[in-house]
Amino acid sequence: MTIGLLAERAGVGVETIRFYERKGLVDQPKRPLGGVRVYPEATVERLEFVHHAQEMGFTLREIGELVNLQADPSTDCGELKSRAAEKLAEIEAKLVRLAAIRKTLRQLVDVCPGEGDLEQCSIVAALAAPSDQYAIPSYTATKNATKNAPMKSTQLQIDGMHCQGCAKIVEMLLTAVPGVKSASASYADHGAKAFYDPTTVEPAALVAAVERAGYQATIQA
Amino acid sequence: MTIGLLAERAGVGVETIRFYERKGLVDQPKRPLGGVRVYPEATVERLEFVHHAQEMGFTLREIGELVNLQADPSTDCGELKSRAAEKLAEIEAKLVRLAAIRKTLRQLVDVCPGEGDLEQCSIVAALAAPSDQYAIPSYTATKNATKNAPMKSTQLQIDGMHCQGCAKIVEMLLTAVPGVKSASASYADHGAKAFYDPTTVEPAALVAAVERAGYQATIQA
DNA sequence: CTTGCGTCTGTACCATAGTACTGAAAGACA
DNA sequence: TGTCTTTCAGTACTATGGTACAGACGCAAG
Repeated sequence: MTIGLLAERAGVGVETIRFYERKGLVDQPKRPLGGVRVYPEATVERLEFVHHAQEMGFTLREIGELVNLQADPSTDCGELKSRAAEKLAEIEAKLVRLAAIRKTLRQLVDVCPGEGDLEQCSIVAALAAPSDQYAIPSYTATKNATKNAPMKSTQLQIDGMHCQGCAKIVEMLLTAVPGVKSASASYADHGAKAFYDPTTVEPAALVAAVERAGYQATIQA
Repeated sequence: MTIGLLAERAGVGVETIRFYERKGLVDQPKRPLGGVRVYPEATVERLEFVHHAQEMGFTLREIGELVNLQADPSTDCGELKSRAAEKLAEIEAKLVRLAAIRKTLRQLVDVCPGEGDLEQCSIVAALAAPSDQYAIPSYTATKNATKNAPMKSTQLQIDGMHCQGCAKIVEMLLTAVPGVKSASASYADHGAKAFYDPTTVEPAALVAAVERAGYQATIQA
């Protein structure tokens, strides 16, 4: 099978295959006559593997690592599983971020009257606003509270979290309390920590917010 | 205000500002002494606008268009609104796609034993499979028409539940919506069902209630 | 014998969002 | 006066996932 045929079979471009070869995603084929690449049947499957992995959100670099893992006979299945789990966590983080964006954007669209002067437009106002009341949790989920107000932090013990996703929910619940600047929760530690303005937030309000969702919260310090 | 000071005030790099200027995101400032850029106070706000818009998922090109719209006095607020609505639709499309990826990835991780030979690894099998039986499995909604009362039931697909505890939370969130008589959620089915009075509850309100807690909800008809 | 197709290597290019660097000019400070 | 910092213009470079093209080679049909 020459490169043109392979490209047609796999539904990709010829240049793409050579590009993948450079990236180590496709094995270098034998080249008997005049240096022309001759591929085995299995390469079609390899290209499909790459395509599926791309659909799952893996980058080409990561797919290259997956391919190398597969080629190594000493690789345990658990290694693959942990790669998939990592990617899953990454996807979840993106989902959380996008859901927050959607929420804000929806608010913006709902509130805007849709006609009239730009001076009155709530969208312009919101985007130009110096405060980050519309702020979106960042990709790495680290929200820095550099407000001049004296912030306080409280550690909570949280019971009832079943997974890392529950921890994320607890984080969001805490962050949603007015006056709370940032919050983090850990499934492993059965705990959460909130940074907030003590003049507007009572620690009991944090407990109440978490418990409304069915978790048990206890103030630790 | 020179460029270094502006960069510090806005929390961006000096090069970034010059880059934005080339892209038309920042107005060309006056340059009285020796060609040095001297910025008015308003440019800080402009940079914040750019930053906020980026957080909303707008690309720099789109932000440039927003900036031009703002500068044009004949622009109607509705134009801005439609841009925001477009972006919202885009974000929702991304969410749908990521939710599908998450679903498949979660299945892959759940099914994989996590140890043993690669030959038996379900992840390898799934990614190498020529058909995409693992890609985006369709959820078969259980249609149920309750006709005996003024009550209505709606089936929701819920993405983002990690455990049975998450399902309980979803139940509570749905039950808490005024007008909802009862609700059930199943982690295994990635779904939830609510019984409610259609004269007081809109199905969209159910979706909103669930999504406020960070899950993705879709009405199943 | 010439055209045309497929292939080869190597490099340049698209968008995205910047970052880094070069070499020159100018102001501030000791 | 010498050094330090800032600024300038312009270009190159990062990562991502390819696409496109130049110029050369081989093979086959007309």
